[in-house]
Amino acid sequence: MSERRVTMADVARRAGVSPTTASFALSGRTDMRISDASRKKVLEAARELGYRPNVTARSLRTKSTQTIGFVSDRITTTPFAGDVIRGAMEAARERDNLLFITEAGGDRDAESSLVHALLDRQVDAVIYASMFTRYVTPPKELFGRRVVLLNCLAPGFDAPSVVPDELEAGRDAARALLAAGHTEGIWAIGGHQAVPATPEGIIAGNERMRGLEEVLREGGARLDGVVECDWDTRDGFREVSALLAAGHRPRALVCLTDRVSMGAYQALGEAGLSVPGDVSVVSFDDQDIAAVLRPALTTLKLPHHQLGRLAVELILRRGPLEAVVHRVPMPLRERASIGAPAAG
Amino acid sequence: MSERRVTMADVARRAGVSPTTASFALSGRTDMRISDASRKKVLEAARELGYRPNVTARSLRTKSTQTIGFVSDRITTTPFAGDVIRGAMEAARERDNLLFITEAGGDRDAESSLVHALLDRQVDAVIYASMFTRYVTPPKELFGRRVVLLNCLAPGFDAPSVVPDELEAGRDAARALLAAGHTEGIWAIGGHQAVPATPEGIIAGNERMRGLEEVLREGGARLDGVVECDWDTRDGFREVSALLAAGHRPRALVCLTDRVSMGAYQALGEAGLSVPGDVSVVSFDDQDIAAVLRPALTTLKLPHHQLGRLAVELILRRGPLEAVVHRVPMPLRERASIGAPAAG
DNA sequence: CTCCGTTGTTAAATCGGATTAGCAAGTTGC
DNA sequence: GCAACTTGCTAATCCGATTTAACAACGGAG
Repeated sequence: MSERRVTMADVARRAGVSPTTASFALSGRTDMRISDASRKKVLEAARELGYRPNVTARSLRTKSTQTIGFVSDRITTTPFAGDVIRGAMEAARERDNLLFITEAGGDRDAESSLVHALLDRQVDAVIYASMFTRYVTPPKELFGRRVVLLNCLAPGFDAPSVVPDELEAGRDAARALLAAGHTEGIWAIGGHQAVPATPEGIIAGNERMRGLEEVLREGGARLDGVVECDWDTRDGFREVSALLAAGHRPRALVCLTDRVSMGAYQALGEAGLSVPGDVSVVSFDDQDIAAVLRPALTTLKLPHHQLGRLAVELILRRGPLEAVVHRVPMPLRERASIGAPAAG
Repeated sequence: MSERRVTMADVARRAGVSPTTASFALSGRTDMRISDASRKKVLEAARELGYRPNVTARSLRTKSTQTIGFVSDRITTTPFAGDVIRGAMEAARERDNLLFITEAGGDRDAESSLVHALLDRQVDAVIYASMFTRYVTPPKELFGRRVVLLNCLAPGFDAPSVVPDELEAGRDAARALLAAGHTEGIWAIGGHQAVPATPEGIIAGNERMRGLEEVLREGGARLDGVVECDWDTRDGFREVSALLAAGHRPRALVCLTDRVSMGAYQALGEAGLSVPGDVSVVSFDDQDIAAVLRPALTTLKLPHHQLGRLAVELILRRGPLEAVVHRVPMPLRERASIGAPAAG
């Protein structure tokens, strides 16, 4: 990419010292004795010439590229992506690291090929990420490497995992409902565990429901029913419409994702029921639509940004990585979809 | 990252030839004469040892890292991000390249710092991207470098731009309305040019409106009015509500983004008007919500994926980059929000 | 039989830094 | 006054490839 860069040799020449001295002066190492005078001359020369070290060259010798690879199944799809990457990137930048972002689209061969491409570039570590919290088996190329699992779990694979605290989120959803006075007429839409077509739900769905039921029970409240459905708007609409058509009159809906909530809103709207006047809704994820639905949706936020940030922070800590599961809290975004229970 | 890699020297040793011969055999160059026997031995040895070249080391000599930097103001926000990056990444992978993804958050200093970090790693080229089509002034560090501008324009900066063909999209929106029989009662929401608070609109908004008005005029149709507003759901709701409250009864709304459309849907719904029975809606962007709104929204898709792909393809073409503006078509996603005009 | 041109291969230099080993000059100790 | 340390710096190597220059071995021409 054009025009010769200033090298360390240039700096040394201008400062009137050897490249060795320049190297030590610039790296600021104290184990090699450099006089203050020399150090100052070198730093001065470097500044004047606008010297910047060639990271590629340095890596060859030091083995550290200050670069992290990020492999995910899919970065597009809504619930994940941008925020995770941004969080990871910010944390990386704070320590002068950069991220290679890649996506394998769920294809095992593509995944292996990408990991190779990353290793060929000598990345210091790899973040292996999934868009949905689930169990994974990382490609064999990653065995024995410095790896952090992001939003996924791999029993038997020796690496830390960073995942949202879904269990506690389920509890918080229940607490929010109890606090508003709801004790009956509560339905969960999109639980108990997701249908096979939605493997994304196997962990998140289970844990959210487990936390929800636990706290409702403790609070003396009852879950009137659980409707299983795919975690999308269409299914949410269909199932809630069916529920209403069957004569049920829920006072509160716990929708397992915002997409399902949006479908629920549509169904309630078409049935002439208002939120939260007739029916309260509490949800999970806090996607973009949550804030712009009318009324705005109260939901438990998936901590994408924190997830990405923590993954990188773990990697950049000195020493070996421990195979621990880190659970990141999902904060409650209180908006306008929960109200007092409608009069019986 | 652990365990010594197999080097070319290892391969040469096993094949019983010099590193030089191994290098030529592996790179498959024909300008240096290597016997078929030697070539075969080397390839065989490489395969047996699972040799993979160290891209970092190679780069030092060849100056080419097979790596592209991607700098954007923000990768999170909805309308952009994921798809662009995915398109760029796919195109890069097809030619054995990888992408450094970075985001400066609109901060000039951060931007410079990121560009430096990229150049320090010897990227072969940089994609300078904006989330909204707009005019930009790239940081001075990029002058004279191999750069492609993505979704932005920088007059005077010697680099190609890749942008959506907003003008033609505006024309297509008009054509879709005309085809359904609309000739009056047409309102544009979110045009003519965006308010100062929404700089994102200055290019997209202008061109969409220009194309729209041009074709409506040619088709003998009339634009009853243009409502300026921010390009978000809240403003869309507010402005369309106000429009209806003022006694207007539009037959068709051209919303300048899907977010505005969503607000329009909410306002129409609360006023008891149906889409497309009472009012047709045509929109721009094709964000995720477009497909799940009820009725599904007919909209002109922002070709994010193609944008990213083309940017990388331009970079990977041999030879210097020409400062040309490449306009990528915005395909019409016909769904269910346009119908015949309501009876007068 | 010598000279010259191919052919196939390798030694050595290079890329831009980091690191190891060693070398002068100045200090201290006795 | 001389050995033993320090201090401050540099020559030489190394990292893992690519690339240039040069060198044997062989065949054909004269």
